[in-house]
Amino acid sequence: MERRTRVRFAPSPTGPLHMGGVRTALYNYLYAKQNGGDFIIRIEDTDSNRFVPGAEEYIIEALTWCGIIPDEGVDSNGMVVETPSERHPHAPYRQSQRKPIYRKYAEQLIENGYAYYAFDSAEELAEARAKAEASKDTFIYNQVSRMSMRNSLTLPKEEVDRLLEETTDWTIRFKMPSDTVVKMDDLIRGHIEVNTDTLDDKVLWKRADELPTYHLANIVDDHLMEISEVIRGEEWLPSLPLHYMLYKAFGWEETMPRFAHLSLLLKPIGNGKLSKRDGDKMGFPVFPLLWTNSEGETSRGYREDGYFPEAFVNMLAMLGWNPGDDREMFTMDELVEAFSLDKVQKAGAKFNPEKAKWYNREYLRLKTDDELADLLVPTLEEHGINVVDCPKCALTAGAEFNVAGGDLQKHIFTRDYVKSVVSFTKERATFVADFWDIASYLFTAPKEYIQKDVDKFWKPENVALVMKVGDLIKAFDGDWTVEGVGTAIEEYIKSNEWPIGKVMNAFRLALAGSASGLGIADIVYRIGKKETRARLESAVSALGN
RNA sequence: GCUGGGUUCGUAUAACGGUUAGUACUCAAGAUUCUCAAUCUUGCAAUAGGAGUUCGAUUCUCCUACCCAGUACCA
Repeated sequence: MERRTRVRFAPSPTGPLHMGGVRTALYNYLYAKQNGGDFIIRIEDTDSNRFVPGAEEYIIEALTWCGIIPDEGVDSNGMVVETPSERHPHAPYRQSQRKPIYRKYAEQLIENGYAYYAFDSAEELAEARAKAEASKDTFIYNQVSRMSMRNSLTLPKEEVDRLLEETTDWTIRFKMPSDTVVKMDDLIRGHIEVNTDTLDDKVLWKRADELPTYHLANIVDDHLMEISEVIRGEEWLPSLPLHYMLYKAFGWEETMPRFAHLSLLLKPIGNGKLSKRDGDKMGFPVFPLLWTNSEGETSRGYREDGYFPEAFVNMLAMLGWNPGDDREMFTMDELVEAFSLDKVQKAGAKFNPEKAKWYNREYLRLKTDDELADLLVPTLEEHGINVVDCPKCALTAGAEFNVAGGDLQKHIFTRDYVKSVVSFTKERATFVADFWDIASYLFTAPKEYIQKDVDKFWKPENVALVMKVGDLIKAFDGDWTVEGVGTAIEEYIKSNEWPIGKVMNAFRLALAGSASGLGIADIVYRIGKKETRARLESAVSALGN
């Protein structure tokens, strides 16, 4: 049977999308694209009590950031589609807006004997549960207990009709058959069998808000939207038998989608699934984007923490899936090509924040100097640094550029200067924000000196030698290049048989505020003669000689 | 508790029933460098336990242990 591949990601807007949710969406997307099919977004908002404003927008924005773009369900403005069109034939894609659809399906089940009306109030059910718990038992609404509850199977017809008419807190429950083995197949886990005696009579539809529960809405919409594969989280595995039974009850077995249940993302240390708290506690984001809740509390996001979406997606893809070989770096297109459900791991994957950083470092190195310069400019501006594309315009504004393209006194730099800085420092950075920590002193003089290094290197005998090297630079008339400056300094120190390590470290301390950091020649070349002189003098006046 | 799912170095994972059980991250040491980082080299480190099937089990079966999920008029 030829069937178009159509998969869906169906989040409920009860809060920000968790990174585990992003992974589920990603695997759906990869599967759809690999098979030339459709990736659909459907919003499962059948629980009005748990609706969180902004959550739906967050989900779409997060997926867009990751490059997971739906074919159907969301329009090009990032809005969930409400009215049918050629591209979105199954609109609306919000279950709350599909409300009128579900009731008739629930009643069809009743007519065919697969479901029944239940009139037990929430209080009665709670009481039954409490009672069972008191006798160390668990109350389950099933084939046995249903006969002692208030429902259309136990009440006389007139009473049922009266209650349906006069009350509004009844529900429609699935009538789970007894002692039937449900035989299921999962694309990841293989064959699974469950006896219906262990299952309960799930509520499918609620009269109170006239809304279906997840189970009914899910099956009806997947059927109506012609979903071919359902790829979802492992938390749904226990309800798979019910879903199989529902397809059977509706007579939709022929077009029932195939199922794949993904393992969960686990916390880095200890046991249990990854939760919002872990991120706060261990210092990494669990959400793709920054989220602010109604109390004004924020949760970190990968985007705001400086991760590249490519790195985030690549990292997520490799959590619980592998291509079958040693490759680790994948673009989205390469993932589409390589992905396969049977390489998805059955066991839960512990998330490793270190690996996430490693991925970002790798992707940062893959960026061109131009891209990195563009990304760095805003950070520089926050620190009061001006970057000009056009050196001449800046000159008229009063800048006096050195050879490298910087005016350290006026804090104006050419874009080429920024480019050259990222070019030779990018192998030291994990995030774009790291550049400031690594190279701030190529833009502005150090504001303080690390005391430990001062104690170790800023000694009178070293300072005297540093000043002599300073004089050498002042009088330097060779090629003003990194190599030229570097060779001159080293040869000068070596020919005088001075302790090169001590001199260089003290020199760096004066220029950068720390004994460790970039190469002396790299610094001197960029800041220029004038600034080098100025920093030596500042160091002497601040630290003495 | 019950039902279902799961279990290879610390982490992510590889290995037609036959390998000295491989790779990456992390960590450690060495090389390199004026320092730090990067880089390169080397190293540490695993089949949960027990039966069985088999000439041979990480791989198949069963039992135990542990972990996870579900057990709602939530998804």
